[in-house]
Amino acid sequence: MGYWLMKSEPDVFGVDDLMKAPGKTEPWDGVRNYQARNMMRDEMKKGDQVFFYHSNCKEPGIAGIMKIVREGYPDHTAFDRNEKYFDAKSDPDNPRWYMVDVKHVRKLKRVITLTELKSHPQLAGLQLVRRGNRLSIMPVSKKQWDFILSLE
DNA sequence: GCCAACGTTGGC
DNA sequence: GCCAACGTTGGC
Repeated sequence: MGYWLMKSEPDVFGVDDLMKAPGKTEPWDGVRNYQARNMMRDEMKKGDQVFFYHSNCKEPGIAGIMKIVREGYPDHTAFDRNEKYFDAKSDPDNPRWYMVDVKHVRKLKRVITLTELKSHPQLAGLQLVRRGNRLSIMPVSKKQWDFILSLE
């Protein structure tokens, strides 16, 4: 089973929004980055666990856990001219962008902040704490996953 | 709001 | 295929 971390801005869509979604499930749409797309399209498997990371906010950090309930499929918001993430270069016959469905598992007892994550040498290899990291989806090793949960 | 870091675009 | 210009991300 795989482990991941996915970022979202809580002002736009946070862990509380996922909790309130029907079936606590939501398509992770709007990703327009090739590396992130490849992971959703090719690597994420049903049942994989995912840290929900809050970015670009007052207290950046890991706020919850979710799981993959549907594997990669075309992100139809790219086809719709009225959508914020419309991309004329993606067409239904040859979709450029993919998404997965995620389901809320639980909130962490507290937000494990980026500052805290950075302070642990055990997490030095985590892409999130690397300088200039901008990837919105990244793999987490089992070791890193367990260590982060032990901080909770 | 600032700005460093990075990905993407497009001219050549 | 190089690389400058531009837009975006995201911490602070």
